[in-house]
Amino acid sequence: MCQLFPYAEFVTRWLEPEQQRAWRAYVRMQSELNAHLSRQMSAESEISMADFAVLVQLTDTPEERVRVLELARSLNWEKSRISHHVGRMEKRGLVRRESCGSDGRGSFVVLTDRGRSAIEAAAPSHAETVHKLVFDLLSDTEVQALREISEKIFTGLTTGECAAVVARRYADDAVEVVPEESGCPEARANRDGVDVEI
Amino acid sequence: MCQLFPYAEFVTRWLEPEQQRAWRAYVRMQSELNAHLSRQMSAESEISMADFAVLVQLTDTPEERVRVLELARSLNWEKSRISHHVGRMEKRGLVRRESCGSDGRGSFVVLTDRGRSAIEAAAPSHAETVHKLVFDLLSDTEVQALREISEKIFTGLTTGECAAVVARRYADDAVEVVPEESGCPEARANRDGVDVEI
DNA sequence: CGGGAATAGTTGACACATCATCCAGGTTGC
DNA sequence: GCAACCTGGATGATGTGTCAACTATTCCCG
Repeated sequence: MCQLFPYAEFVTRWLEPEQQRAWRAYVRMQSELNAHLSRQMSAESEISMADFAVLVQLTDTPEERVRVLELARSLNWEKSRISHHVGRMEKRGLVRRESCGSDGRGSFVVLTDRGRSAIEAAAPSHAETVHKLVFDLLSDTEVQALREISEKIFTGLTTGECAAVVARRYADDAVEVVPEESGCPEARANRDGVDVEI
Repeated sequence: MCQLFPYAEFVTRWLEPEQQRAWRAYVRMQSELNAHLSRQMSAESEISMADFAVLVQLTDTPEERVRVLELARSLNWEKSRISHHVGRMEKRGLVRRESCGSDGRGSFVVLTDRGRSAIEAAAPSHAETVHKLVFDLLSDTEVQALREISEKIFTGLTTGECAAVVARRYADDAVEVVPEESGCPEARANRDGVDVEI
């Protein structure tokens, strides 16, 4: 928005050749890597990547129980996605819901024994796969570069005008989020893995 | 496989702290970036990222028609995914199927006028978004690093034992793919964009 | 206290991806 | 020339993600 040069909105900025090569390489890599990780996870365990992500959040917590909205926020999923997914996981016995005493609306998602053994079974080979597909191929410098690039892009996504779009995902209806510059990135608690080191 | 030290398969290689930070940053960035790009595409045009990918392949071709399996290969999609997706796109008038004279089994996917105008309408703002979310934030060095890292990982995915898993996706049933070292990465034709520069 | 607004979560409809299966049209070998 | 096989593609069932309502509770403010 707020363009100094009004035509700027109408002149298309195509990608430079070097950018285009980088972009195509990234897009392709990322889609294949995702596919591979999902496939490996499904093949070598009874859970999917999505299940894994949920279970990691649960094992990250001492009490092994997390509020639904807390899950949604830390995974950056829509709350309805969580709800559906937890429903399916519950059917398979990986988690269980418990009502929240202090807040009648809320509910907890609780790790079951089956859930714990499922993630403990899945995590090692997943970690090994990440090593084989990523870190075995990259130098320390490249690992650092990957992190810096990822952080820059991610920060851009959660700042300024982009943040408004992200915020929509947790609201029930389109709350007019004023793009206030004083975004609060510190709200993202940095939780460290306890049991499962991924 | 072929481990020098037999225990290596059973000792879990967890991620080093530095690797873990990089990995979490990457995973998060990539998922948010995908979400953002899809969201922007749906919001500012009548097509999705998947539609866009298909249409790009069609506009990349002089005759604006591509065989279904060719589409599947260049997008790295399953053939049934293409089939379903083309069916939906056909319903919306973005593409049309045509039978292939030379091979009675085959069929072409053909770009319609509606499809062409849809992608022409979507591409500029998509390119602008990619600029804003990615390239405006990265230095030339970082862009180059992103490409090199992506290429390394992607190459790893299409080589050796991983290639077998990929190959499965195009076969009707699990053809026993011998992990021959003489993989043929040159089979991936490098098609350049003509009309749509993404 | 009472009523509107915000919050936590669920639900249903739909779009999409995957898998297994099927089928029609080619290809090969004899 | 025909039987076995292979290939290109379609189809249906199922699991998953998104969006738009909807319900139930809590918060806030008079």
